[in-house]
Amino acid sequence: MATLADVARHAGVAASTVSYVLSGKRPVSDETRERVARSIELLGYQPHAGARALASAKSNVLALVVPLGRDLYVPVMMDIAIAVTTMARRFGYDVLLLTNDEGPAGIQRVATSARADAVILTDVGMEDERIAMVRETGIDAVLIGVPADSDGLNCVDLDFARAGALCVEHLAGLGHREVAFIGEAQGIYQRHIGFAERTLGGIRDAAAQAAMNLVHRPCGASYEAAAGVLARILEERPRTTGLIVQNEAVIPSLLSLLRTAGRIVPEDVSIVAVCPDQVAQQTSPQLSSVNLPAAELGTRAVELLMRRMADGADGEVVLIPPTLTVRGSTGPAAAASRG
Amino acid sequence: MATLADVARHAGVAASTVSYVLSGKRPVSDETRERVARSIELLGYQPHAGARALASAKSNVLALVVPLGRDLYVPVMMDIAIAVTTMARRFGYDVLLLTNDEGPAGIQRVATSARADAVILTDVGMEDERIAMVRETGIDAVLIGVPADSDGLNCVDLDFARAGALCVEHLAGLGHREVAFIGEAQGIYQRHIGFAERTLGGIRDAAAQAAMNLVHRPCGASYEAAAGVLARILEERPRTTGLIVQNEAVIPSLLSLLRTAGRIVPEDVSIVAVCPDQVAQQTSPQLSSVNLPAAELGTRAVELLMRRMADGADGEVVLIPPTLTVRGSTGPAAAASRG
DNA sequence: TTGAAAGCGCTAACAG
DNA sequence: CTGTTAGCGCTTTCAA
Repeated sequence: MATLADVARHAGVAASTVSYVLSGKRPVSDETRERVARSIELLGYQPHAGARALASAKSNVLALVVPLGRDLYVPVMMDIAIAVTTMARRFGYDVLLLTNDEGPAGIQRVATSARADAVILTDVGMEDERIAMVRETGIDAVLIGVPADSDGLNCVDLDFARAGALCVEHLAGLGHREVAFIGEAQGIYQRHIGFAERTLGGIRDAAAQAAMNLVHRPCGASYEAAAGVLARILEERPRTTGLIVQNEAVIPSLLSLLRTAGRIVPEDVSIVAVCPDQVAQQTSPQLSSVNLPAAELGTRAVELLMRRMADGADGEVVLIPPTLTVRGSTGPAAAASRG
Repeated sequence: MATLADVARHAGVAASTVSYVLSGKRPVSDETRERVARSIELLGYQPHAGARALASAKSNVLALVVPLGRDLYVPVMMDIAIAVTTMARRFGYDVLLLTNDEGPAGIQRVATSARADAVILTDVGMEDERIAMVRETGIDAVLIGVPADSDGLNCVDLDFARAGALCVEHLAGLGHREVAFIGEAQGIYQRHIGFAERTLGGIRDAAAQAAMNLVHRPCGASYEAAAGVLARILEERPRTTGLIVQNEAVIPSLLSLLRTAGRIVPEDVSIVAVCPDQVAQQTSPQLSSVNLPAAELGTRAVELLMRRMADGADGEVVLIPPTLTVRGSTGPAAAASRG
């Protein structure tokens, strides 16, 4: 590969001049710049990433830490990863993929080896052990999710509490008084993952406010799990007319089960989900839902990170306001009572 | 951060000695090694990745190129990414995530900037334009998928032709003579993605062999698409008793539709899928299926890559033999005919 | 078995 | 506006 020195020689200028036309960090005459540009083009020159990282003390890489398990909704993770990568490129950054089995040590490794300039954490728990490592190493970081103590941290997330409340308010407005919340798998709550706890909190508060009877049922991804949970709900609380669902994996099973049970949606039972719009639009009937804007989370995380690296300001929590779209899966509770 | 020089000073040895205890590339006395190790530990020393890359001309990074779209089954991609990352770490490599919107240019960029030592390509088409770039830059590469001309290339894939054949043979063995293949979205075939074409080929050949009547119907991911495709199959070929499905996203919809239509699985219609075991086990009834071993693909790709980087040998195509697991979704065709 | 020293390719003062 | 030069932290000859 051609080096910067090759380019300098070819263009008849000093190495620093080439460096400066590349970085724009000091003025270069149009003529010189053009000549250098031509040489770069001609020689197919690309700066050596390692050399640059060494000399500038900046790797232009950011690390994205993703969970391994399958208990988090995978397409959301993937969308976040793609969005982060795409947006990072716009700022000249590459993205290093870190799995969570390295744990906090992975963060330490990339931080102290200068492999990455910053990290983006996903799957953030209320008490997340990785945060201590972020603080210790002092590496720039953005969390997708909000821990219990977000002091001084940069966080981006959907306002899940509000999202939950929106679901409740929507159902309450339609006259539903007996509602079940089919949530994420038990493991998610046990790990105190922020979004799950916050959604639950938002739902509970809003339900209390609306004098609505609410039960929360965690639910695994399998058809059997869904069947079990639904059966139990219908048995223990036969007057249930509203379902809030936050486990995207379970949606198809749920719809199928209701159909089999002869419960028509939304005449007999209304469903409102917290999931990506794309998922809500793929079912029949399409689901009334609060959108989970996965790509936006990734995009905003990178934007926030770049802003912070530039201004070095203190932590900031960006909560994206949720929006509920009414589709075909919710209707007045009156209809159900009439039956 | 502590540098190698700091460690050397602290241990009272030359910098080179520290380097050599780290790399093991030349013998170091036990005593010296211990002393250096202690200093490393004490100072929390981590080699600077950029400096190392510069001096050694090796980045210890490999790039993973993933598609952006949602037309490929996302959980499979994610499993591959996780497996690649996990296995790469075992060899001391980090993984850079590249999205396909940079196209071949992305490969060129990481290759010529020495950001990565090798690339792993996914979503490989029969005529994949990225291959030319791999050849041009001479970067080490492994493809997950097999292009039409795999000459000199390292490829890892499930033997999809055989996988398709297995499905046909299973159904044929049960007496099914009228079978429909519900495949990937049209776009996948238009892009000539290898695995889709090979599965189709394997199915067609085996069907001809078995004197089976076969239709191929590409199918999008939405419920409506599934409904349309299924309705058309049942209308045009009412005697259809067997379904082969290769679009995992459509499976829940399909099962739901059949249930609604009063067609019992497997009494009225048998279904065999090509999908991850986990998906097949999550439905009711569980699906007879050929496993799509996503994680294994990733693992094997890294292993093959490491072997190649070590021995520099020529291209090799690793085809993983498929296995079919009989579950509850397939039964004798006789039952259907009786109806 | 170890040390000294010359780069790897680039950036960023410092000079002019 | 441009050139000179001193590193960045590591690997790897070359010497001992």
